[in-house]
Amino acid sequence: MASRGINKVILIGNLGSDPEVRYTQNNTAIANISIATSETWKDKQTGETREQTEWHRCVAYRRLAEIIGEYLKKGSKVYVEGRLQTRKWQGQDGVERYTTEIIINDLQMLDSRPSAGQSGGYAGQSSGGGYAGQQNQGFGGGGDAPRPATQQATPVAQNFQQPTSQPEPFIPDQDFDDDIPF
Amino acid sequence: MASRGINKVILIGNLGSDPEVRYTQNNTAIANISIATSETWKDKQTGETREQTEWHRCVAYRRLAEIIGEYLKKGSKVYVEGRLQTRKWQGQDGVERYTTEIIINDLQMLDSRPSAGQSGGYAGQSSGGGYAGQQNQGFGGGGDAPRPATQQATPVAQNFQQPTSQPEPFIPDQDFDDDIPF
Amino acid sequence: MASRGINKVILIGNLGSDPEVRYTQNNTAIANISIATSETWKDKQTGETREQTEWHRCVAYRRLAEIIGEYLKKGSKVYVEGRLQTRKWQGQDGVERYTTEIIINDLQMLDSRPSAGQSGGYAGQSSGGGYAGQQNQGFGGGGDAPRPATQQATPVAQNFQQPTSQPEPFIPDQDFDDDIPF
Amino acid sequence: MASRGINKVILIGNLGSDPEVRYTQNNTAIANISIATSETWKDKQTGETREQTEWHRCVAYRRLAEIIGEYLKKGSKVYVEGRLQTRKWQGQDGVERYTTEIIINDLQMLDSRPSAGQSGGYAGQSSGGGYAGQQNQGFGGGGDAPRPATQQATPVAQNFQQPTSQPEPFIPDQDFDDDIPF
DNA sequence: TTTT
DNA sequence: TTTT
Repeated sequence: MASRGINKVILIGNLGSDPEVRYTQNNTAIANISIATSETWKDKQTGETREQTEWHRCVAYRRLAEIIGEYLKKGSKVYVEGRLQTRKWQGQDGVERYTTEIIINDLQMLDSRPSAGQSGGYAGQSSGGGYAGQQNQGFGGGGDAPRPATQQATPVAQNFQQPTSQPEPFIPDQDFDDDIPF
Repeated sequence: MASRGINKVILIGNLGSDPEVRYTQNNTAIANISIATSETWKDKQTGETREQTEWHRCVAYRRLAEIIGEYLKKGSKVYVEGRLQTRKWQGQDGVERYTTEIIINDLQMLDSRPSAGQSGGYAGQSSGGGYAGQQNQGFGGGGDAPRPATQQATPVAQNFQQPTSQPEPFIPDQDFDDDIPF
Repeated sequence: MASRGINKVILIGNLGSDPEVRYTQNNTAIANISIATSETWKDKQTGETREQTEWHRCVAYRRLAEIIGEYLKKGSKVYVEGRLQTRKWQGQDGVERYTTEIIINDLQMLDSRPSAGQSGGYAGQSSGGGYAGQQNQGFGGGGDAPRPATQQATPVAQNFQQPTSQPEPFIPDQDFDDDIPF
Repeated sequence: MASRGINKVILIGNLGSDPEVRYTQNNTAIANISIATSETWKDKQTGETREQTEWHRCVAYRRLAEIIGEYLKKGSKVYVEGRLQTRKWQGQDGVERYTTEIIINDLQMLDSRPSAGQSGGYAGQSSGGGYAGQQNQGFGGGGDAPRPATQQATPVAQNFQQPTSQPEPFIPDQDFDDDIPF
């Protein structure tokens, strides 16, 4: 597959309402969620604190749509990565309109104290079974256990030009089960 | 300035037409550009090569708008970083409509062989003269953080946990000329 | 300021230890934090669940460094945006080494239930007082109040070529107080 | 595949030298490239123009590595998306060192006037044949989601809260040839 | 080591 | 409406 351009959206925000999940005739799940991102600032002239909320209509398909329906709800905080897509449609009044949506590729729950059905985790749209490590740089809303920072305690030299003996590099395995989102 | 959420868009694409630059009553420049990102793929069933183009309406203000008007033209390839914003407006038919735009924060020209007036370069929206280092990552037309070439050579903590004696680190200066985009 | 290239890093992870904040001779704050991002996957061959944690050494300056020192602690979940920088240094053994760090531009706390001193919020490095709205597409770690998704309920048409009567666009103010991170 | 965290790098820069491609014992291609991103700025005090170049060591595997070896060369301008990974290794002097690399997930050539063998295009790392839509946003060498040109025309829900009758939405097909990078 |  |  080829491409000429980059079309990438990254959001962190909260769901304004519960996800809406529906199914196509051939049983493919489609989830719609509305995510709010907001900014607040102090107006220099009035001294007041202002807030501007932006709403983003997002869409996910297949397994990711099911996960959204199962684990997200109104108020959930999420990280979303996707691409912009503007659709043309016609209202009942016959007027043509356009809607811009974010087609979700990656999603991660950011609620640190997930409720029962919200164990926190990650969900990438990689139903093909391919290695998702590179693209799914996501991860978890739940209880991340920070480990001691022993690694960066010993920064290091490196020689790019004439690498010395190095063992076979670890290359991420591509074949692994992809059905369990987290 | 404060904020709750991340609202980020990254595009690489080509301008579908020359930029449209106009000015507000208090002489602030506003530039509108339309950027195309496209994907092509081989249809598995038919074997045909298909293409899908997505158009993105982008807006820039102030100095960045002026730079756009001066250096970009139809066909120009650009990197754009910004945030999504949906505006509500009313057409002449009285129907309410919404338009989603990308408010450009950073822009970089990617044409390797720029024409006369297109010397290639970068432009970040920091016309206020403030420190723009945060937004202009890796470059910056309006005001990125200057970093002396001596920085790399600046010695460093050997151990993160218990830093040993180290010289003063170089910290990017914040005050520098902001008028020259590139 | 000009630039040729993009150098951007986006992380979401947890602090492996409390921040380390120190000051230069001219009293500029510098904060070092170590952020963990991890991936888990199911090994297809063994069926085991594997986990790989990556540690990222991050640095912030000035106001952002102070905020980090004040509000973050071991285990804090954060969103970080910055740029890569590799420094060369010499260990006590006389060997040259290199350390790659992320110079933080933007940071957002993602802990939904902040403790006393952790009210949740955002902190961008824009000490110059410029409008940070464009760059600080951040938003908040605290209690984001999702609003009803009434907006996207009425998607819309838009006419790019010949805009009809539209009021003066809202252009974000650039001058506002920047001292209060959230 | 699961994950806890986001670990994302986005670069636009030029190759400092020709790619180095080698093969593992089981014939997996590995490509190493070094990418420069640079910033220039005008020193406020001296008035001089300063430049700072940052070098990024990047690695790609499998099909993406082969594409890199075939189409990129010294000086090529590229967009790269990947994740940070720090490896520990031991030099011939027995000293432990660390090297931070960007594991490339997506790559796009940005040279507008490609030479003979450089037709310009995109390459995503999805050699496993899995669906790569998530990582290849807006394009994709290894396997992005095909989207028929009819998609934009696909009608849409008029009301998000209470969707009216709407035709089946187009959902990107997942199964398509993955061998042709562009 | 690139690029402008 | 761009680009290849």
